[in-house]
Amino acid sequence: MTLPDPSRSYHHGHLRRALLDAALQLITEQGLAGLSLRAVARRAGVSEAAPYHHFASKSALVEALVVETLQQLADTLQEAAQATAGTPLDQLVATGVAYVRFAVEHRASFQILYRPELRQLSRLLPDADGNARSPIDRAGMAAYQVLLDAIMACQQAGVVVPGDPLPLALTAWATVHGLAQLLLDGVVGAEIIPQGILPDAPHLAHIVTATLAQGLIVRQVPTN
Amino acid sequence: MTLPDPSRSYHHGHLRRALLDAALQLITEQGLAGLSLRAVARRAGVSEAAPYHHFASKSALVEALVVETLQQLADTLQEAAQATAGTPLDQLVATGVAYVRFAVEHRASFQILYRPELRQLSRLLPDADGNARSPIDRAGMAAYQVLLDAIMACQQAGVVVPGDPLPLALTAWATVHGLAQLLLDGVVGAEIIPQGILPDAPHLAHIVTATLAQGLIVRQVPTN
DNA sequence: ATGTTATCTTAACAATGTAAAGATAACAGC
DNA sequence: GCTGTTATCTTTACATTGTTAAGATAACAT
Repeated sequence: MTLPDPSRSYHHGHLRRALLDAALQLITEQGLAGLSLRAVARRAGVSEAAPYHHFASKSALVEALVVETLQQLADTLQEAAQATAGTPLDQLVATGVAYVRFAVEHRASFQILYRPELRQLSRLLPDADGNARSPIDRAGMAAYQVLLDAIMACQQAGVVVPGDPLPLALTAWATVHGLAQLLLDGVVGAEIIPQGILPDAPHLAHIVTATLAQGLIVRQVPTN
Repeated sequence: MTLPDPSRSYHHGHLRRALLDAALQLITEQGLAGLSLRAVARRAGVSEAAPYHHFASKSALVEALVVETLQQLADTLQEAAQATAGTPLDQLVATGVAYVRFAVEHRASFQILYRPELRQLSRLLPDADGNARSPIDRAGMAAYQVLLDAIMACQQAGVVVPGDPLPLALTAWATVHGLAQLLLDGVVGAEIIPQGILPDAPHLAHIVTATLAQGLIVRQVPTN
């Protein structure tokens, strides 16, 4: 956080950081389509070709933002899981709610996370057991691991069905991710939301995660 | 399907249709980022400004594609629900699986459905009870209605928990939509998928919808 | 002080979305 | 059949974009 002299000319001092920040600002203000590398440079008060000394391309800048955001997301999920006093199930729900909250509260950053057309060489080494994946993949796995851990903790506590946790984790992730996408894309309007419920993201996230936990079908009393 | 003379010059005859088709082709081949209105025009064998006599802008062309695709999606879901012999729950599952299948089989069309940055004035009349929404919203509601009907049928058959169906529908939609997005964006790689399961979309969709139906938590035998 | 390197600027290129103006065909009414 | 009107398409042009190449300026090591 120690900034080199900010009012200097020619040598900006911390241009890379400034470009990342300016890019996020622009996405926030004008949406993803309004992100132009030249505008980023202008906002940073620098020539329009200057970014190329810090990022190989516009995609590279976006990728750097994606990695940062994924780390932020993993931290947020981790905090939500740990800071919640309660049963492991409460912590699992808190993790899911935190995912949706993160999406709506960091709208701009979240929107770029899963847009493969904005990246270039993600998943370039196809892993093949010995993992040497892209930074994006690694950061994404860290966030996913938090969810997986929360589910396995529930299983060990006996409150979530036993067995392979991966189908459960995939379902849970898909659910909160889908809700986040629907909210961000403005698809979920008043018509689709339960009566009397505002399109309040955390509230909706609670409803959806609770529904997922309970399941859709009626419980059969086992005839033993 | 009666085409005007296709080899004529100057007056294309069915340029609007040809532009829509060419756009879909381009998205299929080069991804969403590779969609340029000029390339669309070139592929249709027409001058680069010709599209503007059929679409007010690039966004308008994409919006037209979105409406078409949503209608196709609604038809597909409807068919899946009706063509499935079995319990209402089977039909509900089939609807969910069909959603994911549609996404991966119509990759190009599906990808543009929920990208607000590619449209311009969706949700321009905010409904306010008397519904006068955009064509996109109307087409989207039709698809959503299929899911909602399937859930309500299950409720009437007593196999799905009673009460307001909207939370259930929202959860189900979020789940299949999230899975579809994760699959299309290439996020769901081998690591995240249950052991021994190929990233086969319908298979994954079955697993996820079954998990959603059953719920995550263990069933408590009521102590009566 | 000097050479090297990192950083930034200027200038240029091709491609894009879009608008304005003109050309050509189809088609109406006479 | 001829003529005016309209729909369709082309040509031309402009501003903006991503990106590269060449040069300018500062920082820094020796």
